[in-house]
Amino acid sequence: MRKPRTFEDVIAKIERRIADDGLTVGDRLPGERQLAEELQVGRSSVREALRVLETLGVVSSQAGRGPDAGAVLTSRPESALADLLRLHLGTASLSLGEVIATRLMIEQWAVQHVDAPEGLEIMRAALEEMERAGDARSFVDHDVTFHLGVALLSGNRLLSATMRALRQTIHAYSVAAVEAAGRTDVLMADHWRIYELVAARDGHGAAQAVADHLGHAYPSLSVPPAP
Amino acid sequence: MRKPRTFEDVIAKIERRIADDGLTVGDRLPGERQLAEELQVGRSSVREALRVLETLGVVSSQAGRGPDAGAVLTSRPESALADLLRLHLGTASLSLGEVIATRLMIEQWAVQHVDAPEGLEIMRAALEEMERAGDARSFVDHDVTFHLGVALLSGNRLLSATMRALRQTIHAYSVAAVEAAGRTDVLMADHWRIYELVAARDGHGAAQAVADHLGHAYPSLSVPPAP
DNA sequence: TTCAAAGTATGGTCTGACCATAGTATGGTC
DNA sequence: GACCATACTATGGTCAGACCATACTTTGAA
Repeated sequence: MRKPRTFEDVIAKIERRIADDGLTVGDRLPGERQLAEELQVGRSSVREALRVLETLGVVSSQAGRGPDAGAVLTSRPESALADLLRLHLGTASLSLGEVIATRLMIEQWAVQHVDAPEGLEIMRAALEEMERAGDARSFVDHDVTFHLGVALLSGNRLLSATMRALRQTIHAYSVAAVEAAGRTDVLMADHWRIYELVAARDGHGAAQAVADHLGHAYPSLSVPPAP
Repeated sequence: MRKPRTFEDVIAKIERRIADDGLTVGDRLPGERQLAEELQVGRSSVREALRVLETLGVVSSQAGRGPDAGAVLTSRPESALADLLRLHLGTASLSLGEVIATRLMIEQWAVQHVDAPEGLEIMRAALEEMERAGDARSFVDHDVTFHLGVALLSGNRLLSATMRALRQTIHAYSVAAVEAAGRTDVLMADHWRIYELVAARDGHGAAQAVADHLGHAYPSLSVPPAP
């Protein structure tokens, strides 16, 4: 058992303070200097602890003065997830195929476990924007919104955050794929089909439509269909 | 657009160095002092960058001398994911129900997309250990191994890492649930059924068995069955 | 009343020092 | 020559203090 480092103690104590005081998103933590004095540690240890918490999307730091300054509690799990995926793709301890399979899993689950139908409105609005999109980049931007709407259907914030991170990670790849295809009519038809099947509450059909769509969008990756 | 902070530049440069030099797990980064001089920044900025990378499970720092000392590239996405889940559960921006639904999703996907049958051996070994377990804690430990084996079936490292993180997050809750139940016969029967259906390559049946099992394990949470 | 300037609390960064850790080199002892 | 205790040293871990950048707050003059 290794001796915990000072900044790890600080993390634990901040975490504890959050739990004990019932702090929630928007609440402020004491300043770095004050925390250092309260916990009897150096300011650098406090800073490293805050850096970790910031990386994990729990706090957000802001210089200056006033109500918005200092370390404020937030909830940004998706940025942490996106960083995680990007870095592990970089070190080849994760492959694009694994990321896309995960995406398929989430979307199939979401259309079969609709718990927040307001995702449908987002999907609908995104579809209309996609029809109007002039270039691949703009098309993909609204495509991302559409699929985020799909994830939102689940009503599960963990899945929504993961979907955001996944799309952010493969964004450049998606744009390149659309540009290489040179056409969006097949993809648009896929999207409309998904939307309509979800609207009709045909979870099984929508799951199949999602699988078909990802097969079209990433033809080079063999996406296994559900049995 | 905010000005990037120094340590963020350092992260980007380290990331770039990893990509350019084709560094992979086990390779070493230069020391903190050397990196600081090379990048013309203070050592504290280098340290904050390394702290972030360590949080994300990409590097691991070790004091002392020799081949294992310094910042070494690793691949621990699960610890980052576990920290992420724990902290966001703490700030109530995530609920236990969402975590468990995600777990159900992964296990159902894995048993329906078996790509690495060696997970079966792990499941089998874990089952035998569970039979011999004397207390709830030991039972849950091998239960975790069993379900990790399930995730491994998918052959998707992202799903395996997520499962590890999920189980770590709900570990205390699982132990309490088993202790409260006071019996493990129902759970054992569930596990054997899952194992046998997977071994028989009955993905659909196994998915149903997984849903039934989670319903037994977490009776207080309404786990929606697949349609 | 308005607005520009000074004040100030906050994070961001650097420097230099010292401690803790754990291989490595040295040299004595058998 | 083999072995082991000691000193050495490169590495991360921590602290203190200084200074800069930022952005709100206060002050005071027009």
